[in-house]
Parts: sequence; structure tokens; C-alpha cells
Amino acid sequence: MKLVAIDGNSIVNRAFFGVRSLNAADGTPTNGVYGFLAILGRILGEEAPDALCVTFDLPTPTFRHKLYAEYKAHRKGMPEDLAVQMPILRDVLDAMNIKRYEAAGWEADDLLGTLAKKCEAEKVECVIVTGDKDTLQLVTPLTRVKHIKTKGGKTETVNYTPEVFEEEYGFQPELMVDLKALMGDSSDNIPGVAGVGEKTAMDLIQRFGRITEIYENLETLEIKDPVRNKLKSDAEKAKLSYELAEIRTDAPLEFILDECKAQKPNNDELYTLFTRLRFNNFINKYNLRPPEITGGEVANSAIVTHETITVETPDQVSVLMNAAKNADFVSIRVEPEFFDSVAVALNTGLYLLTRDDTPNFEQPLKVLLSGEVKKVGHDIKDTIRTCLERGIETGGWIFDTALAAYLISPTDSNYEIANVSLNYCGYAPKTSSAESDQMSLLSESDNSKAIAEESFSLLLLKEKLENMLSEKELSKLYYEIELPLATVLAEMEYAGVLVDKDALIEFGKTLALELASLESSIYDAAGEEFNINSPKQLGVVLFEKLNLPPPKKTKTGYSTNVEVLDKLEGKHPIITYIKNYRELSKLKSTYAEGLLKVIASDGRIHTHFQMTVTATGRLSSTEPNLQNIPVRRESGSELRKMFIAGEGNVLVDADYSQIELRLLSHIANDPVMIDAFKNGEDIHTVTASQVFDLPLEEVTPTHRFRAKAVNFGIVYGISSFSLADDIGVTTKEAKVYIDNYLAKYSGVKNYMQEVVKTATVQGYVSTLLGRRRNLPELKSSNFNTRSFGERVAMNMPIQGTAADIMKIAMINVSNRLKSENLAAKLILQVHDELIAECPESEAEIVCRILQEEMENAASLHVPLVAETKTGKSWHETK
DNA sequence: AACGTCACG
DNA sequence: ACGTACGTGACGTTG
Repeated sequence: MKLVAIDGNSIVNRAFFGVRSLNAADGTPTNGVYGFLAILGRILGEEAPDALCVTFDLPTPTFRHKLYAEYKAHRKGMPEDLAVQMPILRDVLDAMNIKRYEAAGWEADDLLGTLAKKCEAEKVECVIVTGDKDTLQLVTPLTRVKHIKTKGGKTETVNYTPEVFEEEYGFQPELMVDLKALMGDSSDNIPGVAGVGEKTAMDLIQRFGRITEIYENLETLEIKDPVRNKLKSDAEKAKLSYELAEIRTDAPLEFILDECKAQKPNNDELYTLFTRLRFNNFINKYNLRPPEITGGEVANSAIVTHETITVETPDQVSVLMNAAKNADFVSIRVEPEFFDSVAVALNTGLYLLTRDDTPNFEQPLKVLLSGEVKKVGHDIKDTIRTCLERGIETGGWIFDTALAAYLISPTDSNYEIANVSLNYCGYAPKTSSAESDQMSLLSESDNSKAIAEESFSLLLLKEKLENMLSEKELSKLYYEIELPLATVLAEMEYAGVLVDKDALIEFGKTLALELASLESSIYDAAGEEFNINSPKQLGVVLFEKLNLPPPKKTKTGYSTNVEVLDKLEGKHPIITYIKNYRELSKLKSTYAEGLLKVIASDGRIHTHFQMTVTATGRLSSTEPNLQNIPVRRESGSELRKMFIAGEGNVLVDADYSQIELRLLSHIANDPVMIDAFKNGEDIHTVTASQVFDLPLEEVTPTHRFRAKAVNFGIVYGISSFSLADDIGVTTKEAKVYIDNYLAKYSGVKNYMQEVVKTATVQGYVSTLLGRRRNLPELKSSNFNTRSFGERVAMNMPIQGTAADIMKIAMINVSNRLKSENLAAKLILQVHDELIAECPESEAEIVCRILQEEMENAASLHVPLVAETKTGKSWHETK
């Protein structure tokens, strides 16, 4: 029989300092709880105990040593960020059904001592898990102390058995109290004997044992007189220190081994907690399932029971269709893959239509998806795209719960129905997507049940989220930008981009040949064969075998990234080969081969634009990512020749010129910068002339290059170190540039200060259009975290406003193309660049539309400028 | 799954 | 003294 007793305070403290900053959805710090659970998992794996408990100090302890209360009072208080996590940890442990021990006025060490003693009495093995060494005095053959320490981000454990202890200290564990009595412990405010430190104390204990022995024979001991005198004058202190250091074993706790024995966690409570804390990996680890809806929880809703009615007769169909058409709105979920079932929730009931059960299924399905029925969906862009692919006309989408949840809190990690529902309505439906891994194992009826549950929860969510949007003044942004954009994006994805498949295959082959040749050159130069793609192996070859000087290290070893290689170039021929190899191998794997895999049967690539991913409001692109197709280097732009227009078509490419800096000038209301843009000047040259105090015509390319880096740096929330690193000057020099910049652009300086200040007070930043990002980081006690928050506060309004403006432009372009009956279609967006494909005959008008709509998407203190170009390939438009 | 690397704005 | 720019996604290696 084995009990593991965890020193809760000590372990959570260690976890708090060892785990990077983490936050729950509402910004509450959670890293201590997270780390605690990680350590707990590890312990359980190592020890496989029969029973488990955790001890805690109570928040307001009354000290048992009244005389020395002042010592304890000095003890450093817990950081606020950790203190708020303590009740959460208690809740988590309770939900896990793990026994907690705490007693007013008793410290964790005493509780552990008491537990250990009771175990001894029952001949139960006891493992004390702790992060400090105070409890080592408890070690016996039956009681072991598992000491956890963090070393360079990794946690190490030492198991103190009596043998291990004696090996390290040279005396028996029970003498630990005596040691402390002599040497003291500042962290526990044990005074000890003045002038006696660890060395002397160890020596005394090793030679003479107990302090009682030492004091009884003080005059005759073989020790130096100064030590003897110190011991003599602090005899009283030593005695008191002994009492302080001795862990008591008589705490009033009722230890019942059975209560500590392994019990199942409370699924519903733990799932709810972990979701709130955003501990998704623990949800998986403990196999937790979303709580199921019970009658009681939904009693307040319009639907008292959420029993699903399967629509099976023509009569039922027509009744439902009438109700749906006349309702203010319904909510809807469609089985995503085959559209084989659709669930509709109304205020009057929850209905399921399936291809198998519902007569003439396609007909009601089409009506429900059409503009005739006003409806709420979740991730409607996806549904709309599927409708387009299946030739189903669609419209009437008045709300998207995923988009709403994103606007309310854009930093959440996922917006699946179960999560959103749990966050905002307090329960989670059984979902189809959350169990996607087991999708194939789900029977058809389970799947249908899932979408029915989902549609039901959307109904509840809509009301809640709509209120929150309006509270946070996000409604305009939501209804005028995000919601209409979903349709535009669905159409863009559906249109896709044509690629020259044969050319791409050829490109891949050419790359393969060049790579093979580089590979043998590299092996020759290295004198051995190794995996060039492994940074680890490459590091060994470069810095150990070839003895090149390693300029930089990463956490795990040598850094071999391109900056490092640049510094090494010329020192050995292998470097150039490796740089070329890296460049080509990236092209081959990510682009040549990667893109080939996703060319659809129509010869086009249909990316997925994600609307709920970025913290700033930008889109992202996946499967494949078409927003990071190479362009900067020669070899990469080759690739853009393969992104082409269809037969008789051209690509029209429009991009904003310096949109972020223009927005900075506007938002900061900086007269110098605004002037520069109004006069149509080159902003980097102007900045160079400001920073280096030169007339415009004396600005050299180097000046301009550095000024450009400063401009970027300002937008990102600059630091002199990084700027220096970026442009290769000293930190000191970089600082001069920045100071000059801020002196000349005083509006910018002022804005940067103000935005951080306001964000700290409000807890969020926002764009011109009202998009928000919460910034719990600004309240962090950690310097790095806080600095990060400050940079984000400076950057998000700029990047985010640019994203908002581009979204407006996209909606307006899309509308114009339709209202002017053009065949042109938008096909891509790359943050500040918008690409359409159209018949050659439309090229001119489409250019004009793109330019006009992009430039007129917002009215600022400076003009917005968009430049357009036409070509048969993406390469030609550059 | 985490890391290092590198592609883009 | 800290550790260093904002926002993304994909790939290959490694533990």
C-alpha cells in the first residue's frame, strides 16, 4: 500500500515560476495550476500509488510560534498572480476527487509530517512530493521524500530514501532538524546560530550528532574557540530554532486512507473547469467529455425539452417549412460532408431532416439553405462554400456564432460549438466535430443527434452573443464587415486559383536534380554523410567536426539558421552549399510538392481562408497557405509563374502602398508623417532625412534601408536591440535612430505612450473600426510578458485597422463586380494585396474597380493608395 | 507534440 | 538585469 502526499503550496509555487505565462479565457493566470497538473501527471506515472492527497497552507495562517510571529510575518507574500490561482487549484482537485488536507494554523509541512506518521502507524509507504527540502527530516525506511526541482526549464526529481539522504548529507535524516537549528533558514525565518553557516553546521552535526549532545559537551568538544563562543552566546536561539525547524506530527487531521484512494474524476465539473482554463490537452489526457444537456439546465429556454423530432411525412415537412419561412430566424446545422442531414431549431422545437427519413429530402434542404429562411449558422463560410460546390443557392444567413465569438474574444484557441457554447451558455452539446477522430466510428444516428444538439445550442448562443457584441460595440463591425465577408470568402475559395500543374511538376524535378548535386557537394565538403535537414546533425558537422565558430545558440543546441550561416559564409565552402540547399529544399517540399497535393480536379487550388484565427483581425490561409507563396527571391518567384489566369483571362493584382504606415500617421495624427504622405513622398526616404538630419537629396540607399527598418520597427513596437540586430549596427546606434525618430515624429511618440496607457486601464486595444483585442499581458508581473503586451498594444490597432479596411474593400469590390455584371472574380487576398481573375476584355474596368474600392474603403487624414497591375501569371503582375 | 526553420504580409 | 520586433502556416526532425 502506497500513499503519495503532495505539498500543494510548494509544488504550485514551483510550477508557477517554471511554466510560461498562461491565461484562461478571461485573462486569469493559470500557469501554476497547469504546471501543478503536469507534475501531478508525472508523479502518478512514476509512482502508481494506491492513494493520493494534497496538503495546503490556509490563506490566513495563524502562526503557532507566537513569539516568533514577526519572523514569519516577514516571509515573502505570494505573488498576486499565483494567489488568484489557489482557489482554482482547489476546485480542480475537488473536481478530480483528490483529497485535500488543510487545517487552520497548521503549515503544510506539519500536515505532511502528521500524514507520514499516521502512515508509519499503519505500515503504509508514504511518498512526500515537494519542491523544498524542509521535509527531509521526515525520511524513514517507510517514508520517502520526492524532491522536485526545475533546472533550465526541465523538471528533475530526486528520491530521498534514508540511504540517498545519508549519502548526500553524511548523517541520518532525523538530524536535519539539528542542522537547521544551527545554520538557520532565512526563507523560513529560522534564525539559527549567528555566524554558523552550512559548512560549519554540517561539520558539527556529522561529527557530534544532535545539538543537545553538542551543548551538553560544549566545553570539551574538539572545535575552534570562535565557533564555541558563537554556539555559547546563541544557545537560546539555537533551542528556539530547533523548535521552529522541527516538523510537528500531531496536526488535528482525520486521515482516512480510504478517502485518499483513487477515485474517478467528476467529468462534467472537470470538463467545464478545464475548458474555462483552456486546458485542452488535459481534457484529452483524462478523456473528458462535454457535459450532456439535462432538462434542468435548459428549462429557462424557449424549448423546454430539446427532444429531436425527425421529420418523416410530407405534412410535417410543409408545416416545418412554413414555420421556418415565417420565423424571425431559425438555427441550422448541416452534416458537412455529404449534406445528408440537416437540423433546424426554432422556438417551437428541434427538427431533424435526413436523406433516409424525410420525403423528397433535397427540396426542404434547398428551401432551408435559401434566402427564404433567415438563419443562424456556425462557421457559415464553410457551409456557403459547400453550397456553391454542390450548386445549391444559398442566402439568408443573419448570424454566425463562430464569428461572433471571435469578435468578442479573438485570442481564443478554437471556436468549436462545444467550446463557444460552454463559454457563453454554460453547457456543451455533444458535437460532431469534437469527435472528428472517431467520426468514422459514429453511427449515422449519432451524427444526426450531434447536429441536432448543435443547432439547438446555436439558438441559445445567438441571443447571448448578440447582446455581448452590442455591449462591446462590435455590432457594426460584425454585421457590416465580418458577416458579409463570409460570403465573399466562400466565393473566392470556390473560384480558386488556376495553377500550371505540368510546369509545377517540372519545377519539382529540376529542384530534385539541383538538390542531389548540392547534397553530394555538402557530403564532400563535410567529409561524411549526414541528414542536412536535421539542424542538430548539421550543428555537429559545422561546429564540432569543421570547428567553425558557433555564433549563436538555441535552447537545445547550436543555431543554424540563415543569419548564422550568413555570418559563417566565406569561412568554409560548405556554407554556401547549405544555404542553397535550404532554399531549394523549402521550395521543393513546401511549394512544389505541397501545392501539387492540393490541386483539385478542376486544376485549381481552393485555399481555406480562416476568419477566426488571428488576434488582429487579419485572415489566414490554410490547406494550402496561399499567403506565403515566395516572391522575395529569384528562385521563389519562379513559382509565381505557375499561378496563372485561365484561358482568355488575366489576373488583376492590386496592392495597398504602405497601408500600415499611412494608418500610423492617421491614428497618431502626426503632422510630419501626414505631410509626407499628402505630398506623395517616399516615406522611407523622408524618415531617413528626419532620422539622420539630412536634406532629402542627400539620403543614400544605406540611410533609406536603415530608415525603412526603423519604420517597420516602430509599427512592431520597437526595441533598440532588435533594430540593431536587424540592420547590423550597435545597440547604441540603433537607440540614437529611435530617439531621433521619436523626436521628429512627436505625434507617433505621443500615440505610442497613450495607446499603452489606455490599454492598461481598459484592458484592451481596438482598431478604428472597433475591433478589440484583450491584453491581460499588460497586467502581468513578468517583465517580458508585460513588454510583449505593450508592443502588441502599439501594433494591433495598426495591423488590425489595415485588416478591417481590406475587408471593407473586398466586400465593396465583390458587390461592384456583381452589380456591373462582370465575369471577374476575386480569387486571393494577401493582407494588403487583392487578386481578381477576369476575361481580358474586363481587365481595364476591373483594375479601376479594385483601385477605387480599395482607395475609398476608408477616409483618412492621408490618401490611401492602391497600385494595380495585370498579367497572365502572378509573376507578371509584380 | 515541440522545435527549428523559413515562406509571406 | 531581464530578452528582444507584429501577425501567420507548413515542413522535417526528434523525443
